[in-house]
Amino acid sequence: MSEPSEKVHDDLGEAVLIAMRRLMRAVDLHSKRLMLSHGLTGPQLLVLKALDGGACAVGELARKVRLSQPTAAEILARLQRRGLVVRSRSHSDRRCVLNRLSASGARKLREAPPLLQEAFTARFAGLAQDEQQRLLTSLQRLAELMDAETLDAAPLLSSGGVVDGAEPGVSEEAVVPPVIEGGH
Amino acid sequence: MSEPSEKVHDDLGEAVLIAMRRLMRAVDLHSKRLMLSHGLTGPQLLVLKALDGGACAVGELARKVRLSQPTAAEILARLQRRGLVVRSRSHSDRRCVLNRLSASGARKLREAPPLLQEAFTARFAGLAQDEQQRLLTSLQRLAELMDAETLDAAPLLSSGGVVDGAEPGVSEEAVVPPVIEGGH
DNA sequence: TGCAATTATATCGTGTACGATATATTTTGC
DNA sequence: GCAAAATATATCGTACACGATATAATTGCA
Repeated sequence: MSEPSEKVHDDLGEAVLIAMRRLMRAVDLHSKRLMLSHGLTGPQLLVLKALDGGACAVGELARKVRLSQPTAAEILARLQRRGLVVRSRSHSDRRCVLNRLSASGARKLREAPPLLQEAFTARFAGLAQDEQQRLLTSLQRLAELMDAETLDAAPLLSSGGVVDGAEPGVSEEAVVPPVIEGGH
Repeated sequence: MSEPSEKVHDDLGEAVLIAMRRLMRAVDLHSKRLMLSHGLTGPQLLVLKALDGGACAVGELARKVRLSQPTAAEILARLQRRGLVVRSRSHSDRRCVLNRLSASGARKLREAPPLLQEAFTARFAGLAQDEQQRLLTSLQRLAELMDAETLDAAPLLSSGGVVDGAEPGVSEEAVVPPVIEGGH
């Protein structure tokens, strides 16, 4: 299959940029297929997973899943409209909006993994372990090269895996104060 | 550095999906920075480059740059509004819209590469050749795994591959018939 | 010739993603 | 105690990306 069209010549840099675009598109299509098969896109699934460990504020969640605050807010709003997430203001700090999985959101999340396993993940799992590791390492390497550019002048402090840990820390202000309207 | 990767255990599949998302975001930010630095996003630059070889129709161009027809049309419309691309109907086949670089579009394209070189590409070029090759190969491998999913139910007819190739065949109807309005 | 099938593009709706900026709330400094 | 600074979220505008579908033009076949 080895892509005949991509003239590799000597400019690997450009070839990599193109390959990344292609991969992005494939991931996007994967996400859209996910949406069709069980009603959740990749990012939505990611956000639900992040919320599985306990309620959390918008900004905090954005950092966890490595999205900007507006993007995270948008996805949360969509999930709220579908009743998968419940949002409420913290009463200890009324600036914050706490996001929690609703019962149906939690159910949906439980149903998702097997479906996610179906295609790409299964195929990937079929590769040799060291091949899997190599692909993962390459991705992370490239992401670092790109991020370096992004964080050029940034503090560098950040880090912290997307996985976060357990950290249930639902804290007690998640006691479901008045629910926020979903109006736009 | 090297991603703490808390829970690598055996679920590399999920880790890869996350790493891909991270890379996508980095590429997107790169593109936005490109826009700030010289007014063209990554996809716009890609489209201009594809047009550099000669005029071509929307669908043809979409296949070349591996985008869907609506996406390609959208980007072309944007480029037209900025006067970087000229669109006109072919008079031999009035269904087709031929897209050509305008003078300023061509100029912009000539000015772009050095700027593109600045950050990521330069950093990438600093890696060892075999490292570069390995990263590229990994990306292509992953894209294939993803694409396989996409093309799952596709005809698969072409045993020879989709290829597309160069296909200059601009043919002579690129003689600039009445320009199409840019109205939306 | 004439109408159906095909092909090409355009348009609509949805979703992701961001920066900039507006708004609400807390915290801090005086 | 209260205005200014800091923080958190919401909103707006832009761009990308797609599938579905509408529209226009050509081709093929009866």
